[in-house]
Amino acid sequence: MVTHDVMRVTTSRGLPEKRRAIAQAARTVFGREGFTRASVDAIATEAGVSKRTIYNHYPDKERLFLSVILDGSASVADTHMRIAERHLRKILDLEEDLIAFGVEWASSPTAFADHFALVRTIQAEASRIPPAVLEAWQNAGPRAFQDELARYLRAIAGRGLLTFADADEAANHFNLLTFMNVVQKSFYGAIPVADAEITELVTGGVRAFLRLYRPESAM
Amino acid sequence: MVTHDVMRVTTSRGLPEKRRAIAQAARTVFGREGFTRASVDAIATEAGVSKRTIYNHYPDKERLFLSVILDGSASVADTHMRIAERHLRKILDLEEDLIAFGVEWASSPTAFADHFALVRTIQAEASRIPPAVLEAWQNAGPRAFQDELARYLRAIAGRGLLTFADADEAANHFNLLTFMNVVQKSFYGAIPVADAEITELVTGGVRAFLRLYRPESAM
DNA sequence: GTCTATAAAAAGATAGAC
DNA sequence: GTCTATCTTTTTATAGAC
Repeated sequence: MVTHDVMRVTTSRGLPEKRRAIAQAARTVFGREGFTRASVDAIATEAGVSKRTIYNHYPDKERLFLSVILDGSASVADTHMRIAERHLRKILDLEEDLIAFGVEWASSPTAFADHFALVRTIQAEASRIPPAVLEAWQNAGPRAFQDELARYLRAIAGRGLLTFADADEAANHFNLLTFMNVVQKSFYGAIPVADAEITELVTGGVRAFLRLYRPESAM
Repeated sequence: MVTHDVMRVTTSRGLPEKRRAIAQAARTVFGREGFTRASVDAIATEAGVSKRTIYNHYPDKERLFLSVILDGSASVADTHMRIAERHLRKILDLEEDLIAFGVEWASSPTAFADHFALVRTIQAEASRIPPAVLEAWQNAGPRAFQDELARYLRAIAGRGLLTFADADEAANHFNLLTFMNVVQKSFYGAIPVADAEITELVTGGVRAFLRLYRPESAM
């Protein structure tokens, strides 16, 4: 049953290029227009294929959207993981490193505007998205990254630089005090926020976080 | 110039009832469907008026939407102010009162699902809403309430139960650690969150808040 | 599998009678 | 001011040739 053409799916020969072009175009157009406003025509034009080709690959507009947000979720989590690794793998000065990490993390919604426009659309349409899909999206994206953040915090605590009973709660509080702090002000990147203000908000958040979780001995 | 029929606008005689019915229906339908998906037809049906009547009161669909979100913003802020007054005017046990306040506040998105569905739509469409309108919305709603919260915290600090340099930052951190904590999990009320979990999240947030801002003497 | 052309439905906005 | 009926455009989805 298992044959030797397993790689057919990821192989690039005719089909996958178009499919990838469609997915990429859908991400762009859905991000720019939102789900309802985005027309399949516009996606087809953006992808450089005919509308019929889209319907050959996806049963309908809704399934195309769902496919796009699940891919996007993993992609964003990936970007965030690389940012975390760059700043949190080796800690030199904890406050400095956390601020640098937080600033870059919190800047990603403006840097990847299309991606986060999609996130806003997901939130707006949340009540119309099947709960199972919504959960899959959370697991592949935000939750996966929060778990990763908790792992870094645990490692840092292992070196005696932080102390907490619940690493997940600490990661959650870090997320709220830095990332969500900026995200709330910027409408998930829809409204530009000056870099200086991002730095200020994140710095305040990191200092609060450290007041919460830095051990007495390190103060 | 100022004549004696100033009240004409708010007087109820023919015109205002329909207008109010339209506004109410628009709030419901926009909240349920989002801006683009909501049809003027559906709003007319919900309001029990003809579509033409809507166009007699509002120049187009967009202006109707803007009018609705500005009204809604003030209305939500009002509700939140009443919740705050009930719990924060007289403090008996600070932790208890803050938790009770936070729980009720953070529960409002599920309690007023239509209102917060509108908020999600605003966020999703943020990049297409005129910046001036968006700012007016923030000022009438979220920002107004955050200012009010800062006032309560200042009063509490005046009694020696809290200490901080910047009441606005403290209010912001309280908002993040309690309200946003729940809101993020529930997609602004789109996904139901069990009361027990709301209580748990808010309790953790309030305890963190108190570790941040409770004076040494009160611990 | 991909394209052009088209069907079928929906939605924003308006005309004209009352 | 309000209603019914209608115009016009847009959009999802499909038919049929290659």
